[in-house]
Amino acid sequence: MIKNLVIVESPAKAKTIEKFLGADYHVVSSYGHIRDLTRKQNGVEIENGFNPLYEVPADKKQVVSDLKKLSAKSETVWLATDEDREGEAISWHLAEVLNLDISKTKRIVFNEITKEAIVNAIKTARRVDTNLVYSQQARRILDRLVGFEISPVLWRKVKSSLSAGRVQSVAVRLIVEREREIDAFNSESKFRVTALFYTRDAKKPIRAELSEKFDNEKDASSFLEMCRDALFSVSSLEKKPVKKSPAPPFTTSTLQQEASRKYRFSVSRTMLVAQKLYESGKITYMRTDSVNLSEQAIAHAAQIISDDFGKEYSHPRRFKTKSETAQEAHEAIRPTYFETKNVEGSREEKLLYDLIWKRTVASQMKDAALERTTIKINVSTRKEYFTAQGEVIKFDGFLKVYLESSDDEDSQEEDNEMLPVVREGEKLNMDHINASERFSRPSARYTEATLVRKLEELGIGRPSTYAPTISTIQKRGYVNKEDRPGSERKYRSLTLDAKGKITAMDKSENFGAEKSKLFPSDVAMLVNDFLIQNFPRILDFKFTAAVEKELDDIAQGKLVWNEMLRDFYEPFHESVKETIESSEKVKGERTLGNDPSGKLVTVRLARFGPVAQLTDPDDPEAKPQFASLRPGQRLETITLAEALSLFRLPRNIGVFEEKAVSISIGRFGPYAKHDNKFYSLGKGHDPYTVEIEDVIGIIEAKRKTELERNIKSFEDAPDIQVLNGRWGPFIKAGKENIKIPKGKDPKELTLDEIRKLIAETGGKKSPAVKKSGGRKK
DNA sequence: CAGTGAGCGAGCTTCCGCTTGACTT
Repeated sequence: MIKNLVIVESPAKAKTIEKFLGADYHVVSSYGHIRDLTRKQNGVEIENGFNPLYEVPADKKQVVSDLKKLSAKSETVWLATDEDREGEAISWHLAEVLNLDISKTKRIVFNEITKEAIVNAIKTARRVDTNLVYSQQARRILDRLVGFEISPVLWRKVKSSLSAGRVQSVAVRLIVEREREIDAFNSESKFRVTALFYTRDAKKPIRAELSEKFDNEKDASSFLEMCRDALFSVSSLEKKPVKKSPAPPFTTSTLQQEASRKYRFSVSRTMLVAQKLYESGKITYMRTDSVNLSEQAIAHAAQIISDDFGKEYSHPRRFKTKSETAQEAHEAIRPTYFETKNVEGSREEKLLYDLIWKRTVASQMKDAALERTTIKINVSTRKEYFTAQGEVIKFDGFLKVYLESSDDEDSQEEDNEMLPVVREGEKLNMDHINASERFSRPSARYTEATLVRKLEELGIGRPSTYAPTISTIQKRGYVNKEDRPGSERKYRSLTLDAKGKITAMDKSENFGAEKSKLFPSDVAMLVNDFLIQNFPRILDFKFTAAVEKELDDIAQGKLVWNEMLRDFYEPFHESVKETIESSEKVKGERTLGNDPSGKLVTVRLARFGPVAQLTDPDDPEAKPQFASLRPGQRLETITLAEALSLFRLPRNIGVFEEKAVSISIGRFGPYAKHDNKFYSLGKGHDPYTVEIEDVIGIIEAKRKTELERNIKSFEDAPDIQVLNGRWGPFIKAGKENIKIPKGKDPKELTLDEIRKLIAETGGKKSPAVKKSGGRKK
């Protein structure tokens, strides 16, 4: 017999709580939800008042049967799932599935894992809140109806296996609209004027920027002309105290953003590493929307800060969440023990823990006090003036441990260098003035982390779904995370030096380079337009917020759950029916023009992706020619010239050793094909212009490296070889590749030494990083 | 690894939110 059985959602939580509760309590976990809607009939009997059909999924059968056995021999069962809509529903499903006796079942909640909170929860036990459960049920059914009614429409009208949903479709919409915004953006340039001055006695320079920017080179140039004989003087001097406050402790979303900015972690990597830290008891729960810290944590932080930095640095703070949809079932993400400053584990675990520690501790520290000095510098011959800004830290406060990063990748570091002491009216010596052409930039493409932030702002998705949503829209082929090289751009730069000489120069810069940004596919654009056209309500950024409002009303007993569903479903289902009946198949076809011989050039979405097509209008029977669009090319924006160049490949460029050599572009870039062998052209050669001589060189070079590939082999052990690979020599033993220790000549290796190396490294498999390259099949 | 594209039809795909391992490369 068990006196008290406590059921929580997470096994790590169960372990922690068991320690607080003592011998009379047995704590176990449900591993999240234990039941879900069935897949048949979409899991909902619509005609029967939206009656849900639940089943225990295969991977939960074991958990449920274990819990059944335990609960049957327990005196009291305490349902201690999370204090939110989903947690309440899990408790209800547990009560149903385990057949719990109401009189022996108690619902308890605590949103921080401290002994005090748990003891208090037990004192204030209650029953399962049915209205909150109805609210979850309505949420679940609505999502099922939206997803399982719209997705099949996409299969019929666009492409098989696509998907739509309340969350993912809006995520895709954000990315599509951002891409179009960038397409439509017209960059304008202005001349920004910066200058370097010196005071008469000081060695320290003053960097200043002009109050105005000039529209064109002529105006910039005439300004510089007039500066030639101008006098520069300090017209005003202003000192202002400025305060900086620390950011609140981490939530899931802010942790994902910061880890992305500071360490370039993907959101799924961040969650994986955080999970490890949580499971080993280093941090609190990592899926949370709360910025709350327990009173105990606040007190501990104050203690650590006073000990480490001095009492004057401590400033206990209680943060309030700004989000209206936050459910705050957990604390913010924080270190379990502040005295643990470093953790054992992988490099990534160390980094992430360090970030969490610093962020949390900084949030409990005093504001930083700065003094900002602004100097205005007059130009005697012009009305424009220069300003220079400097900052001095008077009290560093929280800056001692942590400063949040900014999303703006190339924001110029704020000029917070110290300024020399100047007085009003003082004359300054001009060292040089530069006017450089600067271009305006469109909004930045989303990264995984900035997309999460946007979704959170819109109240769409939950901490547990941010990472999975991002992987879903990539898996469906709507979005690709890509790097783009950017391109060269010329700009003008005029400089006036101290001797009065003006030099004009053409300079160039790289712009538009992208790293790990989310790009929409052609399918995403077509699906998005189709959905906005036919299901505008679902795609509305405010749809989720409106649903949340109604779910709140259900939770408060002000609205009946299936009436809410009926009001939503009737018009929704109408639009599904209407779309199936009246809407055309989406092909995204565009006619670009004609090729020199008069053939019609079109692009469209075909079975294997976007293609360009050449059709002979005089001979409709002739088979059209096809060519796939290259990565980065899009149906919407491809030009006639770009489409035509796709048909220039494959190119037969000649014969080598009596076999034809042809050039084409494959998944891994341009390649030459000769005698059924493939040779990558690499970056140095343009597939449209490369000649036979170059290709022969490439073929011969590859043959040579293949000859040199085999460094050593052994008669006694045919599956062991020493080879020359892409990254230098290595040992190949069967299917395993083994590194050669530094300082060892690969030619000198003996079989015994190799066997020893195999024994040392064997069994320790390095987890390979999954990478998907290019266009998905 | 390096290439597909007609049209028909069968059979499949799909949602969001709560949790961890168990799989392979």
